[in-house]
Parts: sequence; structure tokens; C-alpha cells
Amino acid sequence: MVVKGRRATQADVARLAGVSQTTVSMVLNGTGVAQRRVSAEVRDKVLDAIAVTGYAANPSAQRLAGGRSSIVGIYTYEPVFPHAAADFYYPFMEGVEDEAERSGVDLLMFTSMSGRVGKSLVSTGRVARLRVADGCVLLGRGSYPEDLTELLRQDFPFAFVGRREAPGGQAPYAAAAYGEATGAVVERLLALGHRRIALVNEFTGHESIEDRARGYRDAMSSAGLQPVTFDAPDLTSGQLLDALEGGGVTAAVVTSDLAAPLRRAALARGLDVPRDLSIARLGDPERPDGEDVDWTGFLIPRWEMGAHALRIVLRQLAAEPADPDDLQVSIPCTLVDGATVAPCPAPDTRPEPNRKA
Amino acid sequence: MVVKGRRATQADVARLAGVSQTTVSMVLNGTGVAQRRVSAEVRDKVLDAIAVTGYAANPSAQRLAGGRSSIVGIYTYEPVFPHAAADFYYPFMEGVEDEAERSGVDLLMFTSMSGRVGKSLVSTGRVARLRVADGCVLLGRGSYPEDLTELLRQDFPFAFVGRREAPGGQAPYAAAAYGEATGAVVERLLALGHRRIALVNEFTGHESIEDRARGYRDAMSSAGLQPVTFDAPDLTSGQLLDALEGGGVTAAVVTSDLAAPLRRAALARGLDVPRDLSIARLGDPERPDGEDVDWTGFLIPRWEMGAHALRIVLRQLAAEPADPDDLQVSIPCTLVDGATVAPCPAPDTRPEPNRKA
DNA sequence: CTGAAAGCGCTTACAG
DNA sequence: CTGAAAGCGCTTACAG
Repeated sequence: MVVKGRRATQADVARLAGVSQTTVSMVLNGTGVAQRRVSAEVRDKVLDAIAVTGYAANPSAQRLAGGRSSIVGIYTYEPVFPHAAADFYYPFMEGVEDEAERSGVDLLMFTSMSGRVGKSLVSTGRVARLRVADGCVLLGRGSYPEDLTELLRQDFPFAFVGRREAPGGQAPYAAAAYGEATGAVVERLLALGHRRIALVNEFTGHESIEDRARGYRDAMSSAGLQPVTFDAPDLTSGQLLDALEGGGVTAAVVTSDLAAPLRRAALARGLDVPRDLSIARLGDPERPDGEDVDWTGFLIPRWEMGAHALRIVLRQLAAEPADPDDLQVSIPCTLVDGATVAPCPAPDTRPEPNRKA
Repeated sequence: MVVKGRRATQADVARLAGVSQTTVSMVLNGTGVAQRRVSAEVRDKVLDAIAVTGYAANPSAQRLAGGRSSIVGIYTYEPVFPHAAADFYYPFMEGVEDEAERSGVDLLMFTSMSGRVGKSLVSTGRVARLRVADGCVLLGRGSYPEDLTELLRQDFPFAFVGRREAPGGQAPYAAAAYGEATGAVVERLLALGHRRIALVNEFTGHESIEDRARGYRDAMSSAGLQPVTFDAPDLTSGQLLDALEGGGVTAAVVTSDLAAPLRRAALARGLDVPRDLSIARLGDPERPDGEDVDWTGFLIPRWEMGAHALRIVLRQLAAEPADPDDLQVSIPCTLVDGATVAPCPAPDTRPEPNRKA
């Protein structure tokens, strides 16, 4: 029954079953106009013919005809070579993969478009390629507003792993609840008696950094304390340390990749961490630092973010329109009570410059 | 110029450029009938129109019309849940991914079809799904002859990661050169004075086990020694050890996952490895054993196998028909001179039952 | 050198 | 309940 080198089509099935091709399509999809129903006997004939011919739909044709291909794409802005950050990014991918499996969709990795690090898809003319898939998960450390805008304009279902702001719209995302987690860390430090708590950012202008900053500021303000922020891209760890010491800071909450260098600089200077200076780390580092430190702080729910991102894409593919609120989700971070934070050293007898007037 | 919510098609481009849709397709593909050439000025008009409209081909339509989609699939027979063997399988995947990136094709992971461990694609009616892609890399520990046969019959380009025999044809694969590697390990043991060298298989009937067995037998025969093989699936490590000791075996070459248990059993019995018994491991274990042993033996070139498998698929997609020999490749394993092998303990004064007559 | 037209295998109004 | 037909966006003979 099966023809050499050629797959069975709906037409083949129809011929064998003695029905029209339309009917075959109908028993396959079920969900035609007005729940179009096929009589039980016709359905059985068709099902038999399908079994005999070994028919299976051609996904390209389905997609072209306006149906779904059951393929969700995943595009990562990060370079695949070198695999330096692979350990950091793999858990996100794993979450996406696992959720894809659970949902019965296939996952298209846009490996062909890699290698233009830091470039938007729009600027390199590769946005259209995403359309092979029904929707796409976007993953990467940077922000690419023009891509988000273009995808929104095209009504193309997507979700970013991590919160990203689109200039003129609501871009779907699965983010980590950095604000809440940072707030919790600050409150922990407050409970330990710290008052001069500084936020140290390794870079600026990124949504994830803004989220942490908001959590930090809110927690400080609630406690009646003045927020003190250092943006470190232009400072060496040594200069940073000078600034912290100069300000009488007893605890620093530090974004992921900067925590380890700061701690090393403090140790090198003869400071005891955490006795002299408490350091809390706001998230897993992207680059492993090779040290085995029991950090106080929080972990990024990477697996969950990946899984949720896929789910958000699927939500946009669902029959009923999705509630916009369901397309932007924040996932709690895991708080870790480690060994890099200790009670505030001594009751500070000096005037408190950080205290609000 | 760009229409809201709708992508530009070749028709849009043609309209804007004032040419036919066929011409647009021609300047895009170049490789029409008899190197069909478009005049330079028309070509420029078309290129301009493409830039203005932001046109990019719809891959589903391309594929349906008989072109290529530049998508290669990867199907893994292993379960994604639980991730127990993930560490073992990831390097294969990585090789496939890296090669896909280098070749400019996208990689479709058939996550939707997972979850039927040990079942062939044919038996569960999922072969056809592979056709979304231009070709497919197959990965898994088992052998699925009926899938290979079906894929060969369909003339569908594919490659298995690991040698697999198809009942009625030549199935493409990228394998590890287990035979050569095993032979080299045996020769190393011979050079150390061992004569009673046994092969221990953790299971049987698998191509990779057969390859090792061949390498072992050839090396032993060349040295004028009688091969002694133990198939362990039905033996406990203790029983196996009894058999080895009973046969006066001084060195065992053991397939991947059985090496560690055998060594532990020997140590538990008060034997010194390698002084009393040399054990060489034939390949990386699939399940990590949690020990940190410096094994003598060889490593499976997993990354390379994955990369080669993809290349073999691409070779079948190339314009000129591929030489069948190029579709079955064996990649050398990395030999490791570790600490689980030592010179043969004492000149054996007993009669040598293993010596050929 | 360029265009009109068929066809890939589906889905989905639109008629019966 | 079922079928004839249009159309999705391409590629590729086939005519000019």
C-alpha cells in the first residue's frame, strides 16, 4: 500500500476510504466550522485508511494552509561558541525543552542565525526566519527593543526569558522576581542590624538590574533608610571597596558576577567577610568564578523561567485570546541563607549619614 | 511599506518591483533551469523591493514547493525525563548543534515524540513527523531496525549516532571506532605481559558491543591467544569475579558501565586493582558512578560523533549524490593511560589453558 | 531574458 | 453529514 519513496497524502487516504479529501482533513482536525461532525462509519473508514497507508500530515503544508505546525522556536542571542556561559544558559534551555515535551510541541533551535553576537534580528534581516515556527522563545542577556517591537507589530507569538521592555507595547516574558528577592535580602540584612546597606550594580540600564534596584530602594525606604547605589562598570573592585568603606557601609547587596571579585578584593585588603563586611549576592553568576563560596543571596529560577516562557508562547497560540496579564509572569527566586552575611559588627556610634532627615 | 500583521510575500515584492513573481524567486535562488539569468537592472530593482518590504521567504512554502527548509531534525530515543543520562548524552547533542550552526541549518528537536522509551518510531506511527525537516539525526542507546528500514525505504536522509545495522540496507551512521580502540587497549595489556586477558560485556547483541568484541578477538588472535568472553547481564559482580579468578585472568577489558562495579567487587574481596587484577574500561560510562577513578581505557568521541552525524545528513542533501562510504564513518576513540592497569603480577608458572594449541 | 501557470499538501469557508 | 473549490507562498518546468 505504501508507495516507495513517497509519503501518503490526504488524497491517498481519501481515495482508499472512498471519501473526499476534505472529509479526511475533518476527521483529523475535528474542530472544523461549527464542530463539523463526520458520521461514525465514515470516520472509521478514514481511520482504517490512515492506518493502512501510514499517513501522517505534512507539517509544512499544514502551516502554509494556515494551520499549526506544532513547532515552537527558540532563539538565543548568546553565542554558542565559545561555550563559556553554557552552564549558565543550559538550565533555561532545559526548562523550555521539558515544557515542550510535556506540551507535545517540537522545538526548533535557530542555530543557523547564531554568530552575530549583540545584533538584533531586525538589523540583520533574520526576523522572518522565526516564522517557520508557530511562536518563539527568546533568550539572551541583552535587550533588543527593535526586535520586540517588530514581533509585536507582526502579532507573532513570542516570549522573552527575562523581563524586557518594548518601546510601544507589552512584550511577553517569563522573568525572575528580582525586586521581591532583592527586597527580601535587604530585609534579612536589616534584621541583622545593618543600616548602611549599599546596592552595587555591575552594569546599568538593564531590566533585571532595574528590578533589583526597585526592590532595594523600596526595602530601604520602608525602613526609613537612604538608598546608596554604586554602579560599578567604571570602578575597579578596589575603588569600589574604598567607596564602601568611606561610606561606612556594613553590608553590600551585589549583582551576580560582581560579588566574587568584590569579596576577593575585601579579603585581599585584610577584611573579614562577613564579620567586617557582609556581602549578599543577587542571583547566580553568569561566569563561574571557580571559587566555592557559600553565598547568601538568591538563585535565579532558570528552569522555571524557561518552562514558563514556552507556556506563554503556547498561551498565545490557544484558541481563546490570552489575558495580557498572563503573558508577563514573574517567578519567585530561591533565597539562600549562606555564610557571606553576618550581624552588623558594632553598634554604630557615629552619626548616620544614611538616615533620612 | 510593511503591512501591519502580514509578512511580505514574493508577490508583494514583484508588484513593487514591477516584475513577475517568478523573477523574484529567480533572483532569490539563482539556480533555476540552465542557470537562468536575470538582467542586472531587474535584479537590482528586485533587491531594492526586497529591502523595502523586508521580505523573507516562508520556509513552509519553500519546503512544500519542493525546496529545502534548511531544517535538520534530531530525534533521541532516550527519555528526556529523568535527566539521569543527560550528562552522557549532552556532548553528542552539542556536537550536532555546533555543526548545525557552522553549516547554517536550524535544528529541530522532536520533543513532542519523546516519552515512549524503547519504542520504534514506526511502531508508534511517528516516522512521518520527521519529514518537517530535510533530514534527521537519530540518537539513542538501542537499535531500531524497523525505523532504519523504513527511513531507507523512504529515501529520507538520516544518520544514526553510533553504528546501527539495517536489515536490508546500508544505514548511515557516525560511530566510534570501538574495535580499533579495544584492540589498542588489549595490545597495551599484552605489552605489560598479560596473557590471560578477558573481555567482559555488560550486555550483548548491540553493534557497539560487537565492535569491541571484534577488536578484542582480533588482538588476542594476532597474539596467538585464546579469547575469553564473559557476558555479564546474568552474572553478579561477585560471580563474575569468581569466574575471572578461576580462569587465572590477570586483566579484564570491561565495557563502560560494568567497570566500576567490577572494580568495587574486587576491592571488597581484598584484591588490589591493578596489582592483582588490571581492569581497562572500554568507553565512558553512561551512568556516572560517583567515584573518581583514573581509568585506563578509552573515551568515546561524543562531540565528534554528533558533529559527523549532522555532516552525514547534510552530505545526503547535497546536489551531487554522496559516496555510500562517506555515509558510514568511524571516529577514533581517545586512549587513556590511567591507573587501573599494571604489569602482569608474576610470571605464570602454571600451564596456560588460554594458550592456543 | 521574462512571465503565465501548474502543483506541492494541507485548511477552511461555502455550497449542497 | 459531505464535497468541490479556493488559497496559503513558494519552485520549477514550459512557453514565449
